[in-house]
Amino acid sequence: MDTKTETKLASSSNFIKTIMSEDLKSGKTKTIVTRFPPEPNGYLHIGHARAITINFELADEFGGRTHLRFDDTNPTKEDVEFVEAIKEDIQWLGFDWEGLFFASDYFEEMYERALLLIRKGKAYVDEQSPEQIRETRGTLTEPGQESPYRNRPIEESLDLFQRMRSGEFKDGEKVLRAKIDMASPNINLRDPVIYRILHATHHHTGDKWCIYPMYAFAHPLEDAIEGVTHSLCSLEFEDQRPFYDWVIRECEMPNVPRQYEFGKLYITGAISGKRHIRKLIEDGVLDGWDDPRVMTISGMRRRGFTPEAIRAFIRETGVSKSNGVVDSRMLDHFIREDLKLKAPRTMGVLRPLKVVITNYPEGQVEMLDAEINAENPEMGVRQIPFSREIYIEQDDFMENPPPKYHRLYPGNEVRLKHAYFIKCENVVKDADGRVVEIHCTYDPETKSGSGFTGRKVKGTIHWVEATRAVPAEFRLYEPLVLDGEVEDEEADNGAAGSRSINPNSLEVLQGWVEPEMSEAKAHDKFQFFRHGYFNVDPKHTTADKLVFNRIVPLKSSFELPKAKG
RNA sequence: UGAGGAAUAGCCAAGCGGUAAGGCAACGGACUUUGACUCCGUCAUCCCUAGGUUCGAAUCCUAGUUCCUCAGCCA
Repeated sequence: MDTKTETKLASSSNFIKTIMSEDLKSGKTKTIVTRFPPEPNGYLHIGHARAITINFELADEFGGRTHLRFDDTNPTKEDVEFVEAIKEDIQWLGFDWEGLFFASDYFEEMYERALLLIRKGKAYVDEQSPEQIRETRGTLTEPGQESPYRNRPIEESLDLFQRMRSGEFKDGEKVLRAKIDMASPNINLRDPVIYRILHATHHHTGDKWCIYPMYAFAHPLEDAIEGVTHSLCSLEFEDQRPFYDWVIRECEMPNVPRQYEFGKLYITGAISGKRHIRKLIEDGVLDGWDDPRVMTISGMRRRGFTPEAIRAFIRETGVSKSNGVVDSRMLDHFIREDLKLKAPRTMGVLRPLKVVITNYPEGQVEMLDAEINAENPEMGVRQIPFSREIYIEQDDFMENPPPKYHRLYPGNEVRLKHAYFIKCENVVKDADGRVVEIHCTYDPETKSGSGFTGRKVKGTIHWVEATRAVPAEFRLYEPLVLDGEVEDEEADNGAAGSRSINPNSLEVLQGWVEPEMSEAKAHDKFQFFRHGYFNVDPKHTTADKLVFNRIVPLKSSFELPKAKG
């Protein structure tokens, strides 16, 4: 982390930071301990990246620590496959956890705490069906009704719960419920189920258990067992906090963690929801969970986003108690800022137009010096070939240009970046009248670096020498969702296709790049002059085919008119 | 109509009784061998509304308004 970043971090403030420093000051806690508790049931996305960054950076700022804990209390939905992927993603983001835990390692202790609850008369085994339990829970405005098993003898619940563990009953036959208040205005306190029977093989504990604790019961215990001080989660868990505190208190946990909730932050045009992505993969829109258009960590990595940029973005957008939607251009900004000094500059022509420089000697090739990054001179200089034939961008030539167009057009002179001034003398068209080639002349006196000051040109365009150019594929991405619409994430129950998917979210182009790009490797990042930042795609790039993902385009205050010359 | 939350610029977001930080976006201008970058400037007399307390209110009080979350043996 550089000094500038640290200054920013220290100067920005949020309510959790305030709470933490007060807790430290009052002596309520000596060390800040946070945790990132993913369920290993899918891939991490930008929302997780935010939770990770918030937890790790907050603890780090106060000299505390952060645990990585897999919240694996539901064997029917989880898999080891995801634990390794999740660990990789966290490390790629740049964080190291102090302590790797599994909620399933606490099953024995959780079971003991449940027994304690029963003995205290604070929990009972209910034999109602799931339907009955739902029907008697009441509604938002009406109280629930007590289960007929609610006041059964403690000994009976104790016996039944132990037999639930030993496998005597089938899934769904019985549950353990906390005994609180069926008339509570907070539905979470109407005798919530805390243990259910699940005859399933757990990826971590195998067949040792056939009863599993529910999240609401397990989570506070996990936090308490690990000595977590500040348990951060999102806003929708606010209603759960009274039960969280109830569990800690009634289970007589010596450590008392506190839960704090913060708002989610959506990004315009982004998609990260599991169901939604799965549907788009099935529909053939996306090529996998790491498709560069999708906001999974692996997708962002393949796209070429950097951990530094993602972290800076998260830091700058902040943490608050309200949900929000941030413009995706803010993320773009931090990508550009991070890559500005890191990415080598190079030239690539995405939509080629052949240019013949008629007064340049045939067969001659000269090598020109080109800075690798003018904003970071330490990166040095490369050599690029120049000859009679080059490719330029189709957009950089117009036969009938609009006003203020200062690129190439008949009779106009422009500068070729790192090379010479060229002047358009003639236009070659095919039978349909389309421009297929243009003829120019160059002025040897105007060579870059020669100190020529005789005259000025308004435009500088990029190019690639035609005979030594390396073919390359460019993949240009646009937001998956149109008009700044925001993904409804988990709410999209199968109706994932209801939002309008941008039909032009991917554009594939075949063009040319500089010769030395043939050595580029997966994940190398470049700025193609006047285009934007690109990442060498790790999935489609092969020994003889280069594929570049556009990470983010350069900003532009110039709009090309629709009608082309 | 129950409970719990949130409302500060187009978008994030500080602010915690002393007179509205910062970032993104936008818009001017300078510079420019990237129509980029950089630099300079503009961008809330006002903080959901209405009252009240106070010398002084985005901050305190009262009454409203709008939005979000909750009725899985998911997390």
